[in-house]
Amino acid sequence: MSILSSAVDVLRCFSSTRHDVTVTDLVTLLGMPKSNASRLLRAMRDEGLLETVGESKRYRPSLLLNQVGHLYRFAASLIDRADAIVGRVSDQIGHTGYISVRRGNEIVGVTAHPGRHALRVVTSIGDRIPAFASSTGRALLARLSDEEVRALYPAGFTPPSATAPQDMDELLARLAIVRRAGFAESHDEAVHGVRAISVAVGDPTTGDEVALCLSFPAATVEPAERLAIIRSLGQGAAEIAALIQDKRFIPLNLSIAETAP
Amino acid sequence: MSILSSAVDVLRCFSSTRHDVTVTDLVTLLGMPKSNASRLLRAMRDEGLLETVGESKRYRPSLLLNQVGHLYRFAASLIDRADAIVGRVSDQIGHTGYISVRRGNEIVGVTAHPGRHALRVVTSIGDRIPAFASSTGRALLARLSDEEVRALYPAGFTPPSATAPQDMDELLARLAIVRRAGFAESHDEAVHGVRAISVAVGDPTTGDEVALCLSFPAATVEPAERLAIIRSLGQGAAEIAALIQDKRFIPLNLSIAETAP
DNA sequence: CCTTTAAGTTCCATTAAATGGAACTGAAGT
DNA sequence: ACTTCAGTTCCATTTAATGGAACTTAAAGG
Repeated sequence: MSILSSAVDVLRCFSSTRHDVTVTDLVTLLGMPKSNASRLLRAMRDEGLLETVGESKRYRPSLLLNQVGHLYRFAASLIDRADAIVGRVSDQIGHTGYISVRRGNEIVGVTAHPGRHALRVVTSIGDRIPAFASSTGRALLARLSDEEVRALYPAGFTPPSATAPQDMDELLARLAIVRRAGFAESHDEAVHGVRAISVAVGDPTTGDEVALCLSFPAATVEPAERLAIIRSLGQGAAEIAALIQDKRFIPLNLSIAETAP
Repeated sequence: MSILSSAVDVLRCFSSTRHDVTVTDLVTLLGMPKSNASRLLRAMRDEGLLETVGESKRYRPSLLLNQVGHLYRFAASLIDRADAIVGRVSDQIGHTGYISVRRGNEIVGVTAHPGRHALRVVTSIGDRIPAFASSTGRALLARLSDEEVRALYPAGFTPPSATAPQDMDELLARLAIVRRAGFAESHDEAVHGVRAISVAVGDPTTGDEVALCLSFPAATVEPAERLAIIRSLGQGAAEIAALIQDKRFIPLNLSIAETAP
């Protein structure tokens, strides 16, 4: 195996709950000999991928990674555009907004705008959640054909809550609604008491696809405000879709939004 | 040379003006054989460091790098704390705020909060500017001894503008003022018409040091508002310094702020 | 203070991967 | 159909990575 692969394994060890690693962390997490772990961490630091934390033996991601990672949103300029829209809507409504991408059958948050309200939904960038059981996920899955969706779940899936799709048939039925409505909605799925509304848009030239989402406590949002969120997100996404000529974009169908709960 | 070193060279090719690279880019930028460039980019993509842009032969940083890079601010929790303070002050004052770190004799922006005013200072994350010719840089340099500062400039420096320090003696004289005043100030140095005010704080346990900065158009800020900025930044930094027991922190001396222009 | 254990580093022969020149493929323009 | 340029694959050579064990350091226990 290439040292590159080991280096990436090290990077994958970092998470929102593990901000730095030591030689023994690598030995236990990756099962590598400590001689390797020791040299690898030092090499990565010498090359500038990692930094040592003060004088300790702890290693954390470097400023270089921070800067290069920061470029991602510009390299994938769709993300930057979508983030601007979500930021605007989040500011206007006051609830938490974020944008997510799909990797296989999982959804990863990329940027977030915390809401202004005391009771707000907190999202953590970089965490992975199942695509089928979230509004962002279904907004993105709705851009695929039923066959492609089935292919993502060769072994089916286990619903995390009663309001999530319970099986493939229910998922496909809900995706069909998303395709007609132009937005996806969730209620009590990942987090109890939380609703979320998402729309998806994609860039045909790069193949990138993102979901724009607003998430809020179910109890505090009146039907009129819910419609306002749907309208704002839908219009914002439509602007992007027009700009980048996303032919698969599903325009909003407000009459469905009004009848649905 | 290790492939790790080449991979990092590739990452360093990315910048705010180069969001993706091709095989030939690497050949010209790094002078490597194209056989290497081709395999290296593919290997980095296969390992998850890079992504291909759609179906093209262009490579950009990956989502993984975005996520790991994002952790930097939490791993270096001083940055997160400082960012919260600057965000609060920026919101309150309405002008652009950002935080920076020093790498050798250069300053790198890490996070930014754009101001609300129509005429606002725009900062670009990740760009490097000379430490001696910026308020953030001098706030950080003031934490070093004169000998350490001299050691950073073995060959002296070239002032970028008339209001920047013109030579080492002037720089040291201005750092001495920063050490008494507890804040650093710039005017027309990097950008004409722009003033900036910075304070620095450091974490003794990790060795991290950051500068908190507010930057604004010189023409639109009255003396009273300037004092308010200095007070807010100084108090915010003092909170952090107390929390993390930064013994080298320089408390604000408002009487100097009032006499200086 | 000395002992014990854990954590990290260095050494070395073995094994595996990276290198660069050149030949090859494929696509874009003339 | 020809030319040109970008990118990929091949192969023998060179170079680096590997993992076991010995060694050094640092913290915990008596």
